[in-house]
Amino acid sequence: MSEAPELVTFFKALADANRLKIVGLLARQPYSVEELAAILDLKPSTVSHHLSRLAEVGLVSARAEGYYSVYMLDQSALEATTRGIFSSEQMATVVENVDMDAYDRKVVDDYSRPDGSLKTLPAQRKKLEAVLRYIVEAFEPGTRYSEKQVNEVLSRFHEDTASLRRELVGCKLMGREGGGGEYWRNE
Amino acid sequence: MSEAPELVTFFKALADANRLKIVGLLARQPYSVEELAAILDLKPSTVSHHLSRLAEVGLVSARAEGYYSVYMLDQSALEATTRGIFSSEQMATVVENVDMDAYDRKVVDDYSRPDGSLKTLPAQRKKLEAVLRYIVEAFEPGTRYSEKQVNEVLSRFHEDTASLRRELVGCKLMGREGGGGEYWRNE
DNA sequence: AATTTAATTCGATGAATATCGAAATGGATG
DNA sequence: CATCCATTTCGATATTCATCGAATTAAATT
Repeated sequence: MSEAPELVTFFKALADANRLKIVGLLARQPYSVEELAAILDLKPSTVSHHLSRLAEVGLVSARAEGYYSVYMLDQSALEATTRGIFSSEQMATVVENVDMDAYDRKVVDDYSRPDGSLKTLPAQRKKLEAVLRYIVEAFEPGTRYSEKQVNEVLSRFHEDTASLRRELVGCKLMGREGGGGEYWRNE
Repeated sequence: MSEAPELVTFFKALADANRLKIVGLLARQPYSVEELAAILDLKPSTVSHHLSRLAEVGLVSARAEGYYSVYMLDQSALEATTRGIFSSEQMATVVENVDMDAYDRKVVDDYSRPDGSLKTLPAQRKKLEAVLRYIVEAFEPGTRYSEKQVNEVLSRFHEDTASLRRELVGCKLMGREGGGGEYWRNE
């Protein structure tokens, strides 16, 4: 019946000492705003604000009773949410819109000159591999290249084509046939 | 083996969109600060800050690897904490230092004059009962009082001693013997 | 040892928010 | 229907905190 409450909203709702106390109190019995305010030494308006944040994520609900609106904890919602907090679906949702390839792009960008050539080859393994994954895209999948053609392409990136060739094959980004001249882009 | 991290600290650690994303990413594989910074489009110093807050509550830990310090999620800590979050012990701890009787005291205070007498008798049931719980303490447990003695005591609080007497008995705060004259404080 | 590189710490800044008081709302009561 | 009372809403304020840049630390490679 309701929208999908962002996981972070749920945590924010509980990331306050007084709101946690409210949950703890309501776990024992229902209370009116006025009572909670007295117990927590806060003004009613403040407690009302806290309760509305807890209600936002479905943790508490109010029932009118005489003059008062009596709040109670939704025990089942609490348990249901708790159980699913770190499920793989939740985790997947959280990282849903993150840009996994941003690191590779940043590395390539850091090492590239405006004309697309590389200032140097990264010394760090991890960064070198990021650059190699970028370079290999300059080759067509399913095409066979002679060593000369490979060097031709690689020279656009860096003069040390021999190192690039060796690393590309070493990382299995490219394959090589026999002792000799045939290369291709893997996968 | 470690200190008790306040529950609120745990929630605060997760009450941030970027920290949640970090947890989600580390649930898949370890990452260095630099990589997380690139993926989340944040500066390394910011990511370092987030990681230290997560480490504070034991959710992540770092391992040195070459130049990098590679962070990983402590899956077992995550599950352990999640399981115990809303246990009754946790809830008890949260409300450990709250003043449960503050509401009664506030009501009594609101209705009391400096000399200890009551301005009026509360019309609201809930508040009247708070006042009655206060008044009944003026009687000794285990002692028998005549109606005259009861009125004597009650008159210090309010002139309408008849109503007070009736309500005290009605709420079972005091007991009465037979049709006549004996009263005592209950429990 | 000197240099490079990543991580951390520190100080500052801007945004989010807990809290309050005052005013508005909305039921219940007489 | 007028009043009362608890609650809620609103505007303002003060605090907390996420973020950044600069400076420092730590570690590893040359």
